Amino acid sequence: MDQFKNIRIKDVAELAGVSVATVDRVLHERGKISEKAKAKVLEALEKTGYKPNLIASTLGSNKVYRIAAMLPDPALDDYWNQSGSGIFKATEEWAQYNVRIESFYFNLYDKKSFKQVSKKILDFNPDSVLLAPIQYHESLEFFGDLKERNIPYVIFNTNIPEADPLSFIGQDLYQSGRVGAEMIATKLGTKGNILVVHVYEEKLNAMHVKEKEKGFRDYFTSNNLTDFNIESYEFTDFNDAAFMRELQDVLSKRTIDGIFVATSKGTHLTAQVLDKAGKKNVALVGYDLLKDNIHYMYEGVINFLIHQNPRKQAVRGINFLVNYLLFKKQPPVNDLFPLEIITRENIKSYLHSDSI
Amino acid sequence: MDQFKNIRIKDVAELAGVSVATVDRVLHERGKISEKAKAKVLEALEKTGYKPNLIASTLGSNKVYRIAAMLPDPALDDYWNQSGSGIFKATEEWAQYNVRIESFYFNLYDKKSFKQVSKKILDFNPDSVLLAPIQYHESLEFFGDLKERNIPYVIFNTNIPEADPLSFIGQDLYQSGRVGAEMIATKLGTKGNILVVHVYEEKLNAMHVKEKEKGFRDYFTSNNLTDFNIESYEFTDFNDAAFMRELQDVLSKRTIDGIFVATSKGTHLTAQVLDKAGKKNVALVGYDLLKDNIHYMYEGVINFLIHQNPRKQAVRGINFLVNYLLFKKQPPVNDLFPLEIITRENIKSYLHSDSI
DNA sequence: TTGAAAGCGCTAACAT
DNA sequence: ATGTTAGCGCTTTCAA
Repeated sequence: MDQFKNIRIKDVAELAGVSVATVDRVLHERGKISEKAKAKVLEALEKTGYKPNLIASTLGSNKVYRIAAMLPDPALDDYWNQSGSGIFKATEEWAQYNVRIESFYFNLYDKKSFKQVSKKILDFNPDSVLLAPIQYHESLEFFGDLKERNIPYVIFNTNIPEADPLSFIGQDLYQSGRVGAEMIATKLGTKGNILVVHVYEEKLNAMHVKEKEKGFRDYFTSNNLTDFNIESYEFTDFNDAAFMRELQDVLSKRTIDGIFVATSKGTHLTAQVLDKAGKKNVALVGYDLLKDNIHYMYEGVINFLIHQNPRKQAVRGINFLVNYLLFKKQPPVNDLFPLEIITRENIKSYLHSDSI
Repeated sequence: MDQFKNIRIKDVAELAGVSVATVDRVLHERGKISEKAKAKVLEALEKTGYKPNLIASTLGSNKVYRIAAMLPDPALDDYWNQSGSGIFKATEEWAQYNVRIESFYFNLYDKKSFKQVSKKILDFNPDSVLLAPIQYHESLEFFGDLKERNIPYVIFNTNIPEADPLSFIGQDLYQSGRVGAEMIATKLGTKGNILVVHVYEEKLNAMHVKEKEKGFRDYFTSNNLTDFNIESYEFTDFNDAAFMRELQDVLSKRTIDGIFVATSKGTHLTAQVLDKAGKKNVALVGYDLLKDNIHYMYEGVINFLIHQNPRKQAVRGINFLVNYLLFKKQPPVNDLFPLEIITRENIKSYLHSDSI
């Protein structure tokens, strides 16, 4: 019976021969403690396998934690809308634990906006920040400011090698490209003409997209699938209609068996072109469970989607931050999500489930 | 500033001109209260918009909740081992919140065992139960007992229409079969000879397996894929070696392009046969990320696995129960997990990620 | 550098 | 029928 009793700070204190305050100090690394006392406490902690009681902890410290979430405006882009919904979920979930989450949106295409918003966040003076570092240089600058102020941050969606965050949450892009290739190859068999389509917006995300393409191409070479012909097309016009016209033009001039698009928006734009051209037999592999993509998958235009799970990424990010703030629980440096394959037959199961 | 302050019971009590105990009594409808006092409290409650602080509530009532988890013995089956590991994770996670989870294992193949174990659970007198209702009739009987005692229960893995649980956690089996068919068809193209293999153990799970097969077959008919020939083979011998011998025999006598197996164990047994026979070119679709299945996927014998996520199911089940007991949060009646498709290229991303 | 003690909001045993 | 009060486990003054 007694073995089931939870170890309290008081128990640890008694074992270590100190007061609860001292134990609390070593647990949270606050105040001054003698090495001797610290050693005794650490030993007692170890011996008892003490686990803090979050409930008592949040109740005791009447502290309110403030987290800033910084991401592209969800109203302007369906992909980011899903991240936003994850933030919202997390906001509600942690409200009872005295965690306040404030969202800050920037314009995806406007570097100035990113800068302005990061200023706002610094003024807000949060205890920690979750952000999608879309703008490379501006992000680095912001990271500098945060570090200076000792504000921990978690990044998601896009990784920046020099970012040095508490944690990065996202996917293995190279492998993601390989999965896309595997799907196309499974569908096409042993040969075919494949187009890797790049839409203008990808310039913002150059590295992101390049990694995926690298994985995509490597799949064919590493599997000796030499009868596939793979070409890349970059559409640089910053305009949906122009992109679609150009793509349509390309498609009318050559035989294409499969298309791989590395972004969620590019996916449904491409699908729209294929749909209008009546080319449902072209194997199309793209990204994410956006409304438009779902539509074109139901329509039989898109064959496979790789799910980047923006919503879950956001939720996970907040969870990492909360656990870090409340318990000093260190999140993994990299949390790479599974590369989920969505098809016509399993798509509903993804939409119904609120699995987060 | 003050407007953000949470209303406490104490505030309500003061406003109503009574004590906190009286407020507590009307909040929880316990003890005796005069109509007059009740009215005053109700009014104050209304006026202040009081929201209880669940955290303080669970801390205050030092109640220990007991949850019984009932599932097939994890030591005897790798699939259930994963469920077991989910229970274990949840046990650790909730220990600090005064939730005690006791596991009860029954023998998958022995109906008597199920009955005995359910008796044990009733003796244990838990606050709630999580169970995998493998044995149909025995389960129904058990549900009756639980209801009689007002013990809420959540079921997972296997659904029973008449169960009427707090929540069912699992997958859409019919759709799961369709996904398997889709994968095989994608791989095979427009025609082929397909075997639906049933291993002996499936008799226990007749409904489970039948649903999957129904979905599997329906996929071909609803897509007018009439050039596929689909045959079912039931191996009724309760013995691994015998099953493999029989299957090998079948394979040697006919041309088989694809095989669908509806259980996790059947999957690696079949893979083993194909591997020994050197038939890696047969498209094999099966279930779950078991150690043996992972091995045969790396070996190139298994093409696709559908992930039922037994571990996550178990974790989710406990979470539902805890939230219900502690916070009176009502779980969804049905929580159907996504039908995750595992391939050679994305399998690692599933193994690495600790996404639960 | 340490410890005692007063909360945090709620529950429940004990008075009255 | 109602109120008082001592916890729950942790945090955080304040004193020593």
